[in-house]
Amino acid sequence: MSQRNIDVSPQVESPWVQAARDDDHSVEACTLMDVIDRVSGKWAIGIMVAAARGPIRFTELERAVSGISRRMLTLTLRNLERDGLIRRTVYPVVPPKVEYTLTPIAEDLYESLASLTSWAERNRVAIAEARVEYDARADE
Amino acid sequence: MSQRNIDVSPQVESPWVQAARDDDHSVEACTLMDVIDRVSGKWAIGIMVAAARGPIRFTELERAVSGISRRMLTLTLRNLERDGLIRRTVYPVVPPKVEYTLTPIAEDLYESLASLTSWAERNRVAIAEARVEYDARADE
DNA sequence: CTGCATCCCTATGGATACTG
DNA sequence: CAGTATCCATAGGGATGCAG
Repeated sequence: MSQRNIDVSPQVESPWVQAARDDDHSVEACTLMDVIDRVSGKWAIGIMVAAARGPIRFTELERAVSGISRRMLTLTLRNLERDGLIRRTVYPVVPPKVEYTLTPIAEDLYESLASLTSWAERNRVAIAEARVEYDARADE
Repeated sequence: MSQRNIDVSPQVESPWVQAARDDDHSVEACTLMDVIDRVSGKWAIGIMVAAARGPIRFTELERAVSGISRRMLTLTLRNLERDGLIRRTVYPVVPPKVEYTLTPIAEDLYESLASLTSWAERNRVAIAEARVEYDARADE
């Protein structure tokens, strides 16, 4: 389900600008939401970062992503695998051995995420201050 | 609560690379999670897109962001305001008039989000195919 | 080792009546 | 108009026992 079939105009200067001009918020907003949903949730990012260094096994992930439960690790891995972000390789040995690897598009995704990290770093202070100020006004 | 106080090293090439080198997943992962959390949730992006065109009033937002409830609109606006992404201006008139405007850092944020939109567009097909294939294997 | 099944609890979000 | 307060449904996620 959810195959939206979006036809985006060839040259985009900036999503906001485009949205403002086209009077079509939903297109950009939905595209964005799709990818955000993919990396939101408490664990997806942690898992991808842990897997970025190369093939990693289930139990190693469990240790690398601190605080994750076995259930959530499995669930998140399945979702990532379903979206084609993680490849799961089973070695038919005993005891079982399974390796998880990032796919190329996952690495590409993370490159894109880098600009968000950059934004967060640039504005960390401003955000912290905004919060303090907001809370101060709310508290009294 | 949650004032992490993160000290990030000055020059970052790529989050993955850094994570792989520093053996410190948590820093990048957390920074990323912070900003993701800020724009995740069902409504934040829709509201920001709607507000991108200029000052917008509460009721206008309610109409612009289709499907949102009054409660969630209020809550999401408060969060965005607290993080310094939206400025709330009250005009002391009757009936009340309140305008919401994006702050500069919110516009900057959206510029950064653009690369995610781009990624989603580049890989929409690949993801759809991955899902079909995954579901096919799971179904039988 | 890997990971599914179960139980349970909490946070998120929907609907809507009420107020300054 | 611009919210707040309240009630309720559901999904996300924690803990953990069991199995291939």
